[in-house]
Amino acid sequence: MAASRSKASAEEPNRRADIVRAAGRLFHEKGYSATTIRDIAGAVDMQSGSPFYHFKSKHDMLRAVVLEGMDTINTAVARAATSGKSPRATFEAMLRAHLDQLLGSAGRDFAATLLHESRHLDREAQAEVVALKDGYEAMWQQALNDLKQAGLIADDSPVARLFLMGALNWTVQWYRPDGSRSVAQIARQFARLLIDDTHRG
Amino acid sequence: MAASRSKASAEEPNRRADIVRAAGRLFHEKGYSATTIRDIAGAVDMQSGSPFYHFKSKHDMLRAVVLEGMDTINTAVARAATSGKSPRATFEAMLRAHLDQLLGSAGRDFAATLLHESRHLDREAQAEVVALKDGYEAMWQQALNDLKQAGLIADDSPVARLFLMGALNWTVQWYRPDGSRSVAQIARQFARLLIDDTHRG
DNA sequence: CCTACCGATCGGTAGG
DNA sequence: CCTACCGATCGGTAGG
Repeated sequence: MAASRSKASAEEPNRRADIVRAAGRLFHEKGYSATTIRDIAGAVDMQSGSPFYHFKSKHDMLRAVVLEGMDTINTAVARAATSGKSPRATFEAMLRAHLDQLLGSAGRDFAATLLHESRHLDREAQAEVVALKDGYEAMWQQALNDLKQAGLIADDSPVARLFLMGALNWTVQWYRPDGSRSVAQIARQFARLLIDDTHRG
Repeated sequence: MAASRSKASAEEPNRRADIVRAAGRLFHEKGYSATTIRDIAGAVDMQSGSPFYHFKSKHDMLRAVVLEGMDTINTAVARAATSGKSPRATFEAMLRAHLDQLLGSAGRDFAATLLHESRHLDREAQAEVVALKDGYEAMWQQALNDLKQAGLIADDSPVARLFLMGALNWTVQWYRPDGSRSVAQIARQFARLLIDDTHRG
């Protein structure tokens, strides 16, 4: 989907990807509406009209950022979900994968833009994102079902899933990379909050 | 703070309050940056320059909306927190109060703007909000401490509190007034997710 | 990808 | 609270 130009070799830099990355950072920092084309162009040393050589509109840039966020978090969590470990270990690996994408330097701008700026997408792109999100949430629903089956949680209802997604996604608001807690620690603590140890064994 | 004009009687409508309400709704729907002064003025049947008779800037309108949101949720939850019931009943009453403000028609525009648009405040107003929020979160921390003391939860750490606040605040993203679950039902289910019944008695 | 530019719209103000 | 307006800035485009 991102490859309209064939054979982009490694030595010639991919300006389109540069724009997506800069847009993601700015959309995250200032929000979509408060970010101007001139901000984005300046961040990649272009003139203000030049981004439109790569994207047909500002909305199209947002779409690229949001889909990138959806894709990377989806891939990371899907890998954790199919790692073939115990329900509890699988669950914790999924928590870690989700939080890594959300809070880590590699993906946080995309993920945060996905979470907070999707409403500015046009109707068509919004439907695209909703479809992907439904698949993503189904993975989590399955993980909760497995935990319940294993007797590790009492409630695997959709509300329980939304409860968890909220707790996870809200970390964006308070997590600080230079803080006292690592992402892995937070993932472990979140797992403990949901899985009551007295249920084990 | 909102009363610069004295003795606003009931029969003469308070246009300032009208503007705050309209601004709240629009900031919630479209976001602060995407909302124009002309949107707000039009929503209360004014000309585009007139809101500046009541507010010195658009940022000042945002400040009024956000402080209104902070104040109402703070008041509602504080009342629940001091109702003198058992830790568990108090906790559930606090959950209900928070969700009522967040999801109910009376306060949701203010609360949602507080949650999502506060970053657009100037530095000064932002500090104001942070101070109020610290006090608000302290109430929740106390509630968790009480639950732990009563043996109803295993973890009353700050991360547990943030976990809860995230789950609560994320309801804005998925709750639908015409959906199958009432706010009271969601509050009860959230309480059950955190308070393991096997701990009781 | 740059130059040069357009029409539209923005937050805000003077003067009443 | 309206009228009339300002300077700045916006997303986007034509033509190269």
